Amino acid sequence: MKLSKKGEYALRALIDLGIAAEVGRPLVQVSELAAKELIPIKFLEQIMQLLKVEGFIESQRGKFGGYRLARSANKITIGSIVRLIDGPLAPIGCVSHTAYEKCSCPDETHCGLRMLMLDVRNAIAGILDRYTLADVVEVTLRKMRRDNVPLPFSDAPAARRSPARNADRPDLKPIEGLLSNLLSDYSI
Amino acid sequence: MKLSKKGEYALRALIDLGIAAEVGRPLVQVSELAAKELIPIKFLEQIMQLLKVEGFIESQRGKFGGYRLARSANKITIGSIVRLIDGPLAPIGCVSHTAYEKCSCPDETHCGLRMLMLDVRNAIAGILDRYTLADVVEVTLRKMRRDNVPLPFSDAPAARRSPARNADRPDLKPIEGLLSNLLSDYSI
DNA sequence: TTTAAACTATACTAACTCAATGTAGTTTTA
DNA sequence: TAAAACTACATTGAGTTAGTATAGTTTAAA
Repeated sequence: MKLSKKGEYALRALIDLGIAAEVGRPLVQVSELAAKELIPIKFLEQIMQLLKVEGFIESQRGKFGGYRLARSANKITIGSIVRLIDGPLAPIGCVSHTAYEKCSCPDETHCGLRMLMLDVRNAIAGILDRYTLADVVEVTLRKMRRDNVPLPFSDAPAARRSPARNADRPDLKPIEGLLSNLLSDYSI
Repeated sequence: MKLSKKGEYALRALIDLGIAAEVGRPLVQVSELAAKELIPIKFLEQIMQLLKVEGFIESQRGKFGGYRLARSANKITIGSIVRLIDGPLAPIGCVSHTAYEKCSCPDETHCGLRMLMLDVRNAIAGILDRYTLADVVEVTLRKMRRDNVPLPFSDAPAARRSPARNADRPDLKPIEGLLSNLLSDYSI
């Protein structure tokens, strides 16, 4: 049930771009991202290329160029990024919503394994399709501010502002988990 | 977030052995399992060997030999099987409970990605460590009986008996999902 | 006591994926 | 005009996956 390094790097880079945007930094260079996250620069360039082609980020070429998010962070779900890099979220093809594939088992309707794995796929998708880059950025920034850690991509400690995190997600069912708790607990 | 073919085959074989036990069949041969599940026989033999070494199953050698579960199906969690074949359930090492590994990111305590992936790992483990082979066997048999499908490993349709499914799991939190619903809904 | 059916052990391998690395550009702007 | 940055594409070494192949050993039924 692994996330690939490529997927991890893509998420880290996008979260960084989200933080940069939140902190008022217009562009971030690949070299800076690579240094901050300890990612081989050529590998990261490859990933950024893919993220650009797929419309997640935009680039500014030339000297003092760099990358920025192509749309607001709350319009980018984590699930869409993971699917792009690592394929379907489902553990096996016969329970994938986005890339169903018939499995070799003789009777799919009476397959207990399939039902179990459908639960797993729904649990994963329930998290990764619910949360956006903006959620992860907010949790990260909030923890850093609480601990008085200097924010990345900004010299001065950024002013506290209230992000429009749930603007476009009207009726979410309550959910358990770390992120959910951290996002609703404003004392953190 | 994939389950390997090897892991899938191991689970299928173990579920079959669980069904066989439930239906009163003492031993099942590898050749029969391979034919039923369309698994290459030499590959399955390899897997059965591993499951035996690890104490999940026992073998009877010689003519008319075969395999059986080494302990009651409700003592074998799905999570333990998946971990054996495919390693930790966690998407990244830094959130694994059974095989923690420090990640390359500069500040683990303020890493939003880590918190998110911890939610994912808990969601997966919450399912795979909660359910046992017995649960999957029961769901499978119940669906087959409801649809009057002939049960595997038995010529006559097996009598309905009440399995001791939750015998050793005293206080489980309620949980959502297909399996949970199917297991509690006795009309299915 | 033979022998077929079954499990056991170990070695090998083709194909694929992962995680980069290398080379050679093009574009932009200070 | 040249440094800094992005772009494109080819290559590669290591590791994993999903099997095959070969040569047994064990057991029980005939």
